[in-house]
Amino acid sequence: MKDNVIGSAKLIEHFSKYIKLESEEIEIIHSSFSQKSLKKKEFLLRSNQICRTESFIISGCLQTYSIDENGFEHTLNFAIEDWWTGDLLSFLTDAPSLYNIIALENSELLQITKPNLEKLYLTVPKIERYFRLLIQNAYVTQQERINQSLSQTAEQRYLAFVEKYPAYLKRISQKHIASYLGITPVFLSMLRKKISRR
Amino acid sequence: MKDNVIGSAKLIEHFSKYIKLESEEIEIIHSSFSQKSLKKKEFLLRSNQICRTESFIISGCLQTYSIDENGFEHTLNFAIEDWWTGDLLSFLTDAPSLYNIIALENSELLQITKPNLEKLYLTVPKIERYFRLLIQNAYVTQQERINQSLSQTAEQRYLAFVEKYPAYLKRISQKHIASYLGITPVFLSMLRKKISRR
DNA sequence: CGTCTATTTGAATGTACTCAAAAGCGGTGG
DNA sequence: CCACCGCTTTTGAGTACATTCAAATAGACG
Repeated sequence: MKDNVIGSAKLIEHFSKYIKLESEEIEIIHSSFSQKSLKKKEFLLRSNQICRTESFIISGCLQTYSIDENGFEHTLNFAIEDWWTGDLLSFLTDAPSLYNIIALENSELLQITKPNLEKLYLTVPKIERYFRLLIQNAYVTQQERINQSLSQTAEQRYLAFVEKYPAYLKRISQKHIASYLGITPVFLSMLRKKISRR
Repeated sequence: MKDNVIGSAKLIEHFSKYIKLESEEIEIIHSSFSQKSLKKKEFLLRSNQICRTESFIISGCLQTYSIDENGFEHTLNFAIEDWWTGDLLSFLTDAPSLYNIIALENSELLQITKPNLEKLYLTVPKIERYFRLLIQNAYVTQQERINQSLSQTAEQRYLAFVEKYPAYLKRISQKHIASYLGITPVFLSMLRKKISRR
């Protein structure tokens, strides 16, 4: 299908930013993934389910969040096109997930199961390098976020978010951004008012 | 030297938890690292320096922390024997580090430079897998921490810390633990009092 | 349009912080 | 080995940042 071809192209393009692939390898990769569509508000994963796939996002936007004992939502991350989503812990250990993953927009994904990924590591060992580099970057980004949550006020964190993810501002509601920053939507609204008065 | 042999053995043992190594490969790994000793309160890295090595800890305990604009310290992580330390972002990009790494105890390290690590990826490709698995675990741990900082109170986070890292409690001062949890030492003291009254 | 959800605004509240001082503990030198 | 000094921890009182609750307004979607 047209979408599939386009989608796979994006995926291969992404791999190619990190490693050089032969056309044979591209074929193998191609055949390791399957495509999935999600409409806005559909769930990719619900808590207590086991995350059976990692998903590359061709288009759309997804949110990973947890729900605390009082029923409040907390956003672990947003993911948009050319990035990955999934619960890595659950995926790796087959443990029930603590998280929900929901589509904030209609989304197109390319998914790979653990057996297929393990096969892929064996048949195309370069993939090992791709994922190492990918997760290194993700690790560094997370560390930066931890540092900010330890050392900055809510206002500074919001301004840093605006700076770092201007694209998200247009696509994601304040309520969700607040839950990413670790504050209430009410308080974010107050901060924005305060900031705009300057 | 005796220490070097013992230390290398620990390192190889650690690799072997993730990958199978031939004696030839062990030799190559061995020759890629150099040993370093730090006395308590010595710095492995200071902010604005470039982190030139990643360090495997044979013995001891180190703390990675940042200093905010008001001069307060914030702990990104503690690292003890059989784990790694270093500033990955600075190491990968040659950017000046935002962080300080200090020995909280006398420590013995095995260090590898970026050129040596890159050589090692080529000569012993399995190492790629080792570091992928290692950083996957680190990523998952960090994600858990982010989730806790978003969804739990300081008291819950402290109790979770006690639960998860009982060994650290005996080795690390409350002041440092507070800076890891994102609270002041004064407030941690109050929490402990409150908890002990139950 | 009408309904539902998100955002804004205001007032009261609580969690965690600051400042200050005392008590405890650990390392060092005489 | 003890005494002292400096740093950590405790305790208390006042404060500030962020929350909760409530209600009004704005915006999105069928």
